[in-house]
Amino acid sequence: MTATQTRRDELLQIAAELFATKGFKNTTVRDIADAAGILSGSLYHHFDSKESMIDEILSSFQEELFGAYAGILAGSDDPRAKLEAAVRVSFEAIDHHRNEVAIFQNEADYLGTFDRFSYLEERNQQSRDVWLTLLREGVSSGALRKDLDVELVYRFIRDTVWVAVRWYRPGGKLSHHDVADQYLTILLDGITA
Amino acid sequence: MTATQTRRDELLQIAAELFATKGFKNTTVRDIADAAGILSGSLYHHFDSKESMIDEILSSFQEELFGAYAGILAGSDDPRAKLEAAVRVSFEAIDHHRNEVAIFQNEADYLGTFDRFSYLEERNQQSRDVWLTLLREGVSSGALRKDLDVELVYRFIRDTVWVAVRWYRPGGKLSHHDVADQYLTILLDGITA
DNA sequence: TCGATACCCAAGCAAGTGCTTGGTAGGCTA
DNA sequence: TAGCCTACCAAGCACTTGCTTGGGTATCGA
Repeated sequence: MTATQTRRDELLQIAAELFATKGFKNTTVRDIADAAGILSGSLYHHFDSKESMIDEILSSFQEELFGAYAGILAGSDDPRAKLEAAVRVSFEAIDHHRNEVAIFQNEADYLGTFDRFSYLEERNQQSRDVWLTLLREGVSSGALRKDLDVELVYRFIRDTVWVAVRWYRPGGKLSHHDVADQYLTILLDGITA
Repeated sequence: MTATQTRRDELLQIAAELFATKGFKNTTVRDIADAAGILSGSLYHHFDSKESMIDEILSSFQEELFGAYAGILAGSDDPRAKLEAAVRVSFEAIDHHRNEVAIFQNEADYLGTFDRFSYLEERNQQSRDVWLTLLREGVSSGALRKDLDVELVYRFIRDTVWVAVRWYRPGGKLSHHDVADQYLTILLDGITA
């Protein structure tokens, strides 16, 4: 039982690595099987389809991430601290779940066109709600400038944070804490002297 | 002759639209031919291969873009104005060449692994040089904060600017001038009150 | 009028795609 | 020890992929 779970998870990790690096469509079931040291047909003992693999990878990651966001929103921090916390949680996700973040960034648009992955679009809306709430609270509390186009700032933050998955590498000279610090400095105070 | 060029360009535009939307690997030559109203085999009257199509799309775009960067670097504006100009030129490229920018963003990593597309990596280095030069000039002139990690700021700017191609739509309520203005405000002065 | 050229179709090939089938080997449990 | 479980293999099927081959037709300058 535990062995089953272990092997499944192992295969999912291998698949996630390949999906993140080469893209979903560009990764064949033979690629995954080769990396796992088995034949392609054997994958179908564990999974229904290649689609169900990426489904499982994405949905379980999303669940964890949005749990973290919900915790921040429900907390009692002041608006600015909440915004900072949301940014830090996101960079932490990039650190802990590189492949999952990369897959979501690269494939969400394409996968979203299928019924099976309609939850991706829902999650997108949910994420938008989280950030807009944080930003509006920030503005109305006086922590953020009144003249902000919160919709635009939301997109700015969302894209800037998640796109870091393209270059951030765990174990590099900058930890995800460092990156979050630097990012928040730029976002909150700008780069001018 | 002009007719040849026209038809070729037409087909390249159609291909670029599909590559940008569905991805290179995920777009078949039959997709392209269908969208053009011809059969897939007929494409090979105009092009050697599917690869050569994306090659032509990317290389001609890059040439134009880096010409613009070179002009800014060679100009006599002060450092801050140069930085702003580079940002504006980039958003203009997103407006004028949506598909090309999207393709480069999505496929550069994958394509870069092939010899034929090694120029993509060179362009990446070239772009890095441009932005780092602008940022260092900004710091040493006193326009930008001395404590900036210019390498990190470079990545932030690069990603922030180009990732806008994911949501920006020409003809929307915000022009590319508007978006550039807003981005520069955030980048230079931050979002705090 | 005639050839050159641009443009396209119909048919199909070789390689690769996701997935299925029938089977084996070893371990756990009643 | 019978019955069932997990985990895998070997072979192959139906289909899609990029690309090729051998034509055809419309246009236009000489």
